[in-house]
Amino acid sequence: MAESRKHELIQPRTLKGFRDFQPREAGAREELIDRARAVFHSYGFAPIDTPALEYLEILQGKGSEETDKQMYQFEDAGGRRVGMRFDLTVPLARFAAQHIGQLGTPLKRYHVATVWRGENTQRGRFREFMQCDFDTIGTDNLSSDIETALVIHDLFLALGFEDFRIHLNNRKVLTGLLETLGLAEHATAILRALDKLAKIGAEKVQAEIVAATGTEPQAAEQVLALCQLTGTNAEILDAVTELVADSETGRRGAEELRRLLAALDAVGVPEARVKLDVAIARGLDYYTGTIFETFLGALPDIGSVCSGGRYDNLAELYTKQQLPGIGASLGLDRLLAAMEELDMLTSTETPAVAFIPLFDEARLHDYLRLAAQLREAAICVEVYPLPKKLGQQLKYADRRGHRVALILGDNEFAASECQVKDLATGEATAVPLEENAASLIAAIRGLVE
RNA sequence: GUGGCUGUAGCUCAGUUGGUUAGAGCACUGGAUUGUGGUUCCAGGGGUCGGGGGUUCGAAUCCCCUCAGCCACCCCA
Repeated sequence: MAESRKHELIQPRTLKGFRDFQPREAGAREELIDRARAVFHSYGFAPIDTPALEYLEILQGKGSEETDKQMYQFEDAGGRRVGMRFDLTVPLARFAAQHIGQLGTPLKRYHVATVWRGENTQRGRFREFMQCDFDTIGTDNLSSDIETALVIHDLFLALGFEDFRIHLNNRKVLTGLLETLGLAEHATAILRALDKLAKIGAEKVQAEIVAATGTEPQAAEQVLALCQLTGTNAEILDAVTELVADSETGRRGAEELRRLLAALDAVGVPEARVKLDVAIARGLDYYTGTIFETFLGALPDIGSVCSGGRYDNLAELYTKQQLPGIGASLGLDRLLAAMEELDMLTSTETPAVAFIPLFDEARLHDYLRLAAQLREAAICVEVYPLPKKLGQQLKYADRRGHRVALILGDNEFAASECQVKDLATGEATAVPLEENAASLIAAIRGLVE
């Protein structure tokens, strides 16, 4: 040992914004993804994957100036300019342009993968993080918008949330209003200001709009009026419809919202979980119709945990084929943080419910054979790898979160039975050992459920 | 990228106006008549005080740089 310490030790550390996941955290994340995946599958969304690295020209200038600056890029060993994906939307656009001919439309896919952004870190904001997107592309029919909302609704139920609210808006409403006010060209700046409404208040937003666009305060006030409507969804919808009556685009937006709300109601989504909210804008300016943001009732401050919307033309930079679509992104990191805070994570350090102490090393083959039988019955089981004292092995099993220990020593083998010990209560019951281990399997299942 | 705050054992922190071998709790490892854990008792391992440089007789304590974390702006998942 002393020999090996002669060299300088390298300080183990991770890059800014990059992090390790310990078993508990990684387990929680995988469980979350598993549940989301089950919901996607239930609607017929199929998985895809794309490379982490793309030709730089594919990624550059696609998100915004900001994402260009934040993109990790370099020259590979073959002299190619490459970039690491900073979201899953741009790769999807490239993917669709390249393969839509074979796949046909509409294409429903989901994509859970790591993305990278070299931006400044903050709590809940990292340089390497995972996105979980699902999209329906190749159709502009409103039924896809409806389905997207239903998927979002089911996602949160599947994750164990009861108290959440999907905020709905339609970009056409605001666009329509801005058209009638002659402010269409300032849409982006105004949206950006509106996004801060909840944070900085109406007065400051109005001031920011006036400052950014040089428009009259009255016009800014009208924009704000649209965003500050209160009441039931039906009341807000009526008021919105009236405010945008002069604009063809605005009227269509209001109509789409009306149909969307009606459909969700018809399917049985509780009104309390849906909120017509004309103030949500999403920073991104590529959305053109329906917009979603989702907030947790218990933790509204962490922001939207599932956002998305409709876009007119996903892949126009890569193909002449018009590909409208709609999709949303589940905020895995935020959700994980929220679930941690709300104590909703059940993940333990071990995925194995059962634990077999290596009590008598001479019996290793028996232990391994038994473990194999349990695994065949879909019971995850770990055999301790060294013959320590039983007490120490049980301590290990307890710490790791195993639910049941199967104790098998000379006495048990002689009596042809197995001690099934519930690690939560400490109670042990003797179960007969059989050729097919049926009683044992039943006993473990009985304890675990 | 800009501004502010922070950084002592795996974790949470103590370390007085700079002064001798840097501490505690929890965790970890081993033990308490060698077949039963989560309680107790005993012992032990583990820190060049984030890293580097400077001031000083002497620095965890003061200064500079750097790295990392947190907060705000920005933007967003």
